[in-house]
Amino acid sequence: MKDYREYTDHEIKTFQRIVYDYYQSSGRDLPWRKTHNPYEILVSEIMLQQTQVSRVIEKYGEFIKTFPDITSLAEATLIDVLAMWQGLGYNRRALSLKKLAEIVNNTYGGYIPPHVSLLMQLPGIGNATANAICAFAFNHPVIFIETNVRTVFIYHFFNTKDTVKDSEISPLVERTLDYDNPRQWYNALMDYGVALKKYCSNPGRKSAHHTVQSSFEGSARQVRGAILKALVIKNRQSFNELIDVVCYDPDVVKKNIQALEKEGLIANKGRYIFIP
DNA sequence: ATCCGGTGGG
DNA sequence: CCCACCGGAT
Repeated sequence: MKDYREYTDHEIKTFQRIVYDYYQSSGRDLPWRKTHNPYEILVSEIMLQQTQVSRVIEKYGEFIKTFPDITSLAEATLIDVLAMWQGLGYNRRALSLKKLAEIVNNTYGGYIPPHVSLLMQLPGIGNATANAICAFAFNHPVIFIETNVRTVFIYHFFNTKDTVKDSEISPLVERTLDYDNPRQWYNALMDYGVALKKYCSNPGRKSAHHTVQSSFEGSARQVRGAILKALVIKNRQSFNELIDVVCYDPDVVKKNIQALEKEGLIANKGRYIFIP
């Protein structure tokens, strides 16, 4: 396998051409690409964590309409945010997003900080999302690796290897980056990565960071989702009411209520359980 | 039944 | 490092 320094400028240019040609002919026109508003980009990136584009598209417009800026989200109730989140999964992201809005409102005057290190200090934002925001909202030339980017680089540069670490991909991402327009380049990489997965079985599986989830059926995720969904429909419920609606083993429901309470997604006062 | 995917707590 | 967290599509 070649070191990134061994590729000629011509080879790098050819790679960029392939990616941009694909983007020009078949790039996706996504709602969050119509804006450069950092808040709107941030919301899309949180939604896109572990969640497919098709599902995010359905929810995104309505969410932005309901919470058009940081302040409106900071001032919203958690239950209104969770109601809007139904169908996206991983409800703790909604809680993080609301907390993030409060922090940005109170400590950054409502402005999303345009730096990876500051973004990563906010709840629900890790390395990938911080870099995505810098690239897509601020057009910064960050070195950014997520699943679609991995797919592209593994397919083109590591075809004969069976496991690839991000530390091996990173220098190539840096070498091939379009420094004149990082935003456009990363959009193109993502779309091309998605296309590659469709016609060869996901090259990203060869990533050292690829993981497989335990099954959803019968999992705590399923129970948590059901509890939150029931409370979004009717917010104050007794434990017994909740058992009836949720339809799982009471001990399992109780355990999950306690876990949700610990995370701050629900509260338990007197004999009632509710979203705070 | 299997696939897809970032963050953060332990 | 390892594992838990959602849900819809296929």
